[in-house]
Parts: sequence; C-alpha cells; structure tokens
Amino acid sequence: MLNETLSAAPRECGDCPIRHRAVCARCEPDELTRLDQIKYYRSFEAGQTVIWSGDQMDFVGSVVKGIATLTQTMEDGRTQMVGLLLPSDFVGRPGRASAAYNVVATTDIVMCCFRKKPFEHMMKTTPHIAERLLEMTLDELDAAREWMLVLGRKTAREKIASLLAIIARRNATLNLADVTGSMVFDLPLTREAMADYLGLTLETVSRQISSLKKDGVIELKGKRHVTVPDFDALLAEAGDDSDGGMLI
Amino acid sequence: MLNETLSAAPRECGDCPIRHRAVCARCEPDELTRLDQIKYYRSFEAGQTVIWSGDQMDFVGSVVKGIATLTQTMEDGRTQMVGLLLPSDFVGRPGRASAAYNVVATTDIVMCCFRKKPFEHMMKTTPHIAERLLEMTLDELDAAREWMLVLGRKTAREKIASLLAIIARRNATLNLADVTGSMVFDLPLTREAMADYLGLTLETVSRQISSLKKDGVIELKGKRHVTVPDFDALLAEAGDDSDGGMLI
DNA sequence: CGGGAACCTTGATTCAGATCAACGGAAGGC
DNA sequence: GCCTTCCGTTGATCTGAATCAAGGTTCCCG
Repeated sequence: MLNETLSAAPRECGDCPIRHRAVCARCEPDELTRLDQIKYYRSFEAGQTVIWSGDQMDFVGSVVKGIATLTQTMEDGRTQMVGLLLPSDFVGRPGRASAAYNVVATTDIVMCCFRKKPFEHMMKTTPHIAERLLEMTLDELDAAREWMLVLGRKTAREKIASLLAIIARRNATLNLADVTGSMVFDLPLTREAMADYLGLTLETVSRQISSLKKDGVIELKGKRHVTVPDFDALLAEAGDDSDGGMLI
Repeated sequence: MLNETLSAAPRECGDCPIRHRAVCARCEPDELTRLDQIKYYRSFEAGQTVIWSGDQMDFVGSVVKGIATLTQTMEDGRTQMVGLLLPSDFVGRPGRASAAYNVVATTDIVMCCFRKKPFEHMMKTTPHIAERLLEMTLDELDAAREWMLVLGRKTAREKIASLLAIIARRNATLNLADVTGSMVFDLPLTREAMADYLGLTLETVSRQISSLKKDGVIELKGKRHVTVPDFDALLAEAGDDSDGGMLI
C-alpha cells in the first residue's frame, strides 16, 4: 500500500474538469501559468490514506477526481467524519505545518497538489486565490454548521434522509439534472462510512435504509444504487424545510 | 424589546479591547481610519435576538464585549447551537444578503458593526482585512469540526467535560492565567443553552454536571461558578488527548 | 471450483439519554 | 410580604439506538 501511482490525470489547467470551481477558479491566464509551475498530480487508490492527522504537510491541493473523506479519531477508535471531499474541494490549510485530520481516499482519486511554500507566497501576491479560498472556506463552514444540526438534533432516520438528500442534490448539481423529479445515483460510501458521517453505528444505518426503502421513500438496486422517486418526500423525512433550499 | 440602546462602548479603534484579535487586527493606521468611517456601535441586552435567520443583513461586525450564540432551529423547535461568539468573533458573511442563523445575545453585548456594502468594498481593496478574515474563518471551521466529533461520538459526560474544558481554556487565555493548575470561571450559559450546544436535554446536562461535581472533577459555588482543581483530569473526562493541545 | 474477506442485513437484548413529573431556590415586581 | 417567573435539580419511566450475535451476498484469489 501507499504506492502512489503517478499515472493518470495530468492535463493542462485549460481543460481541467474543476477549473471553474476549485481554488484556482478566479485566476487569470497568467496566474494559472504561475500555478502550473508549482503544481503536480498525485493519484491514490480507494482505501489509501492520503494524509495522517498530525503528519507534516508540505503541500495543499484540490481533489480533481473521486471522493475522499476527512475524519477525526479518538484514542479508543471512535471515528467521526468531519468532511466529505468531492472534486474541486480543497485540502490542507495554508499557514499550518501539520495536518489536523485524516484524509482517506474513498474511491480512486486524483489530486492536484501545490507545494505549500510557493502556494502561500502566491496567496499573498494574487488576491484571486485568497479570495476564492475565503469563499470556499465560508461555504465549508456553513456545511459544517448544517451538519452540526444533523448530528446534534436529528433522529437516525432523519440523519440518513439528510445524507441521501445531500448526495442526491450534489449529484444533480454536477450532472445538471433537474432537482425536482426522480433522482438516481450511486452511494459513494460504505454503510460504515455513512455511520461515521452520521454519528451512528453501521447496523443502525442499515436498518434505517431498509426502513426508508420499505416505506417507498427510496428504491434500491443492489446495495449502492439509489432512486429517489420524490425528492420533496425525502426532504420531509430529513426534517428540512420543503424548500430544501439553503442559501443563494 | 428590541430596543437597541446605542449607549456604552464607542471608543477609538486605538484602545479597542479587540483591536489585535478581530477582523481589523492586521490593519495599518490608515486602513483603520477608513474602517472607522463605516463603523458604528450597537448594544443589545441579554436575551435579545440580534439577527433572525433569513433576515436581510445590511451589516457585518465583531463582538466587542459580552457573549452571543449562533443557533439553527428546525420547524418543530429543536435547536442546535452552531457557534459561540466571544469578543473579537466576526458576525455575518460578506457577499451574502440574508442571515443563515439566529444570533442571540447571551449577556449584554456590544458590537462593532460595519455597513456591508462599504465593508465588502474595503475587503477588495485592503488585503489585510480579507487575509485576517480567512484566518479567522479557518479557525472557526476547525472549531466546528472539533465540535462535530463532540456531537457525533461523545457521551453526555464527555460532552459536558468538553464544554467545560473549552470555556476554561478560553478564560485562561483571555486572563493570561496558566493552563495547568486550578482554574476558576463563571459559566456564561444556562443549562438549556449548554444542552443546545451539546445536543442534549437540559435535564441530562444538569445530571452530568452533578455527577462531575460528585466525582470531584469540578467544584461548584452556586449554579454558575466553577472551579476545576485538575485540568488534566477534566481533559481525561472529555476523552481528549491529555496534551489537550489542538494545533499550533 | 472452494475458501476467504469485505460488505451488508436482520434479530434479540441492553442501556444511555429522553421524557414526564415534581419540587426548590433566587430574583424581580407590586 | 407575597406572587410569579426563571432557572436548576432530582426521581421514575420509557425508548431509540447501541451492542451482541448470526447469517447472507458478492467478489476476488488460488
């Protein structure tokens, strides 16, 4: 393990799939050129740990392809996922020497990494990067706070429905589908990972998924392929305002 | 109610108590002068709601004095505190029109407010503000993620101990006391507010505080005045690494 | 093809924390 | 002084999710 295959992925920024959503989204062509000089791609296989909490970090970067998780662990092994990293999400904290969380690849992933020192320097000199990073960080803070409500106050069934709603909505956004009719997607997480996200046990996750299926809120093909016939019904199960909306 | 007394507080930035920790911390004298022109103070009494979730926000600002809470509420009334705002903490999100959370004054508070439009303009032109705001937002994100572990995976007793540890540590930091020996502080929150922070009921909060007291982890004088004879013991109860440490 | 190893489901039982309920003390108003 | 209100404590009971336990499915590997 830990064999970081340097295969796959490398392309020009110009046709990068996350060009307009990642930390570089606002960069001008000349800024992109400079970023290009300090960037490199790394690939990790599903299951690999990308970064261990406490490790020295000599890079920051963006997830280009695949899904990774951000987790925190207690000494006795209790684990809480504190973030789900999707393409375009940023990893690492400029100005900090060591990692605060574990980053684990859930699927095969490709990351676009920047050497930390030069990146920090570029942040100081090109406001477009810091600007975009601030915006992304504020979004993540909102997401974390929304999740605090889920963790602190929702029932197991509501937690599952909330997670499914988030994944469904995000998939719809990425695929430009409509967010009203029926939605179809694959769960990117095992039952255990869902449990770690939701502060539940994997047994409870399994039971609640079965229950939502029995009640027709979702349909399952295999263990991972989900169809949501009525998204509003799912939102109702999640205890969310039917507008589901969030912010502008 | 909602009578915002404009009394108290107004001072020069120069002798502002949060001058070196707030969003303006990195500003040069001339930048401070410009901030001065768009700032105004507002006071709120304990119990007053400063901002309702969904309301139009025409200002952002910093807590100068006192304590406020950031809460999220479900239609059926379940509420989760998602942030505790102390002096120097920032309120509001540049670039967003309406508030995402309720802000409630827990004690009498004084806020230093900036009209939103001019503040947003200043952010674009004076990197020192955006820089500092990014740093503060990253800190808040870390705090939110630490709290996700508390909410998702800790027992009621550990939750209480975690909250007490946070308050104790913060008090020590503000008062420049040593973070090792015995610590004394007043709880700034009611049992109900603690419950909303921790995702518990107020009865459970009360029971767990009684239990920690019975076991000598804390001492109580009245209902709010707490003495922690051995901070490491408290950290152990919180399930934290004994280094208690966090990041640099 | 057989044997593991992940991953998932379902059942039985237990238990931590919620809920329901009663009461005590302190502060403020009249 | 008395009444009310807010805040907090404690007890009894209930319940949702954890825990303990047994199997099932799928997929990979030899």
